[in-house]
Amino acid sequence: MQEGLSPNHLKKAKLMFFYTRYPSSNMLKTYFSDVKFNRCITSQLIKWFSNFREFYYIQMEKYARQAINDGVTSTEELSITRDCELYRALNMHYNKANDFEISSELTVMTLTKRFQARETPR
DNA sequence: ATAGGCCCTG
DNA sequence: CAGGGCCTAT
Repeated sequence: MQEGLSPNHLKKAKLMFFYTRYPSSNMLKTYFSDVKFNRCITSQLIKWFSNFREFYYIQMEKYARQAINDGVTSTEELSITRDCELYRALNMHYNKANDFEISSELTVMTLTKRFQARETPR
């Protein structure tokens, strides 16, 4: 049981972001079972995910604007691969040490799905 | 009154 | 990422 959040906890949280963008405080308490929770720790973790989302959406929007400038008119025309800028930016930020192995199929599907969800929210 | 979100800053 | 303001829902 540690007092505060360590750099490893941050790394862990970033990897967790691949799975949930809005973890509940109970999920966090379960996932970070080695942390002694209190009001500050909880809100700090919640804040981390808020920051993760902001970075994530900034990258998505940058990618979307670039796609529009490139003449893309539908999501079907988008290709999100391991070597595209969006993938590299997200992987660099959330999976710097490549702790998480991502199959190309899973990557394309996950990112495309999220992209479409973001572009057509309602 | 507290928690959790978003936005904007530094 | 952390801080702080502001808003909503509980």
